[in-house]
Amino acid sequence: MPELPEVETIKRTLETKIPGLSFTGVEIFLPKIIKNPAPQEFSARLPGKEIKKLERKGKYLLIRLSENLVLIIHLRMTGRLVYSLPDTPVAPHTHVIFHLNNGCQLRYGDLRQFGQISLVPASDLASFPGLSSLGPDPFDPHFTREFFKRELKKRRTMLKPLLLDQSFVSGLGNIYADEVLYRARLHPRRQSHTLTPREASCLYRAIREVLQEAIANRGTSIRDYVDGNGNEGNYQNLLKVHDREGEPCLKCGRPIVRARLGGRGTYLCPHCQKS
DNA sequence: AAGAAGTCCTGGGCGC
DNA sequence: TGCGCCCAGGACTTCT
Repeated sequence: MPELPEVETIKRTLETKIPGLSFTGVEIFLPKIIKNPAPQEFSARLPGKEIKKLERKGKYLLIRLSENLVLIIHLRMTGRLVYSLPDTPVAPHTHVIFHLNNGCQLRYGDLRQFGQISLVPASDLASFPGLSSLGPDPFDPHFTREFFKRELKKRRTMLKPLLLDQSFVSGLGNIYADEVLYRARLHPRRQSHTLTPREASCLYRAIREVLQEAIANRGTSIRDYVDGNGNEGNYQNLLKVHDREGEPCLKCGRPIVRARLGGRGTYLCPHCQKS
């Protein structure tokens, strides 16, 4: 599941390969992946556009193009974006192939077909659904500890769903929300407005530390994730609670428990994470 | 109006 | 053995 660290890693790997290149064409095998404009217009508009730079906003990957256009890519759960040599066998579930003017390709694959790709004028970014309502990036200078504490008090909901709410803070998904709460020693069901200043600070620090470490380890490959070169990350070996049901807590030795919260599988240590 | 629930999708795992 | 049910989950839509 590409969350912030995975999208950041894809961005960094593609950054060394594709800026300066231009699109020569695009093959769309599954039209519904192209959200807007309509697939036909999408493939008509893209050729000739040069890749200027890559950006990440939350879990969105933005590819800035010439003529003030932006390619917006969201990988959702199983999306992959891999820079490939033309003679590499096409992986199963490849839905879109972007052809580049150096003969190489950018391939979009997505087993569950939830991901979406759009091509919009840069001036439309601010009103683009999802992007426009995005909360601050955890590494944005505006995302200060004081800001976080203020926002936390405004909400009345459980911590886990709150961390997953992209309009609250952008970039966390199911894996890192579990890891963050474990590091902060806070129970996922804890109500956000009941946190003491000390606990809120701890949560703030945990968000940045966990994401930082995950980026340093090139993301988490539990099922599908690979970076822009097709390589797996390493953070799945460093997870402390997620996907570790029944295994001993690294602090207290008691078994990690899997609960269901807000319709999502949630891993925690009930002993170390107090309600 | 904010929060909760339903929706999309497919391969793998499990139960009978 | 083999079929088929159900689950995973990000973010948008719909409901309360």
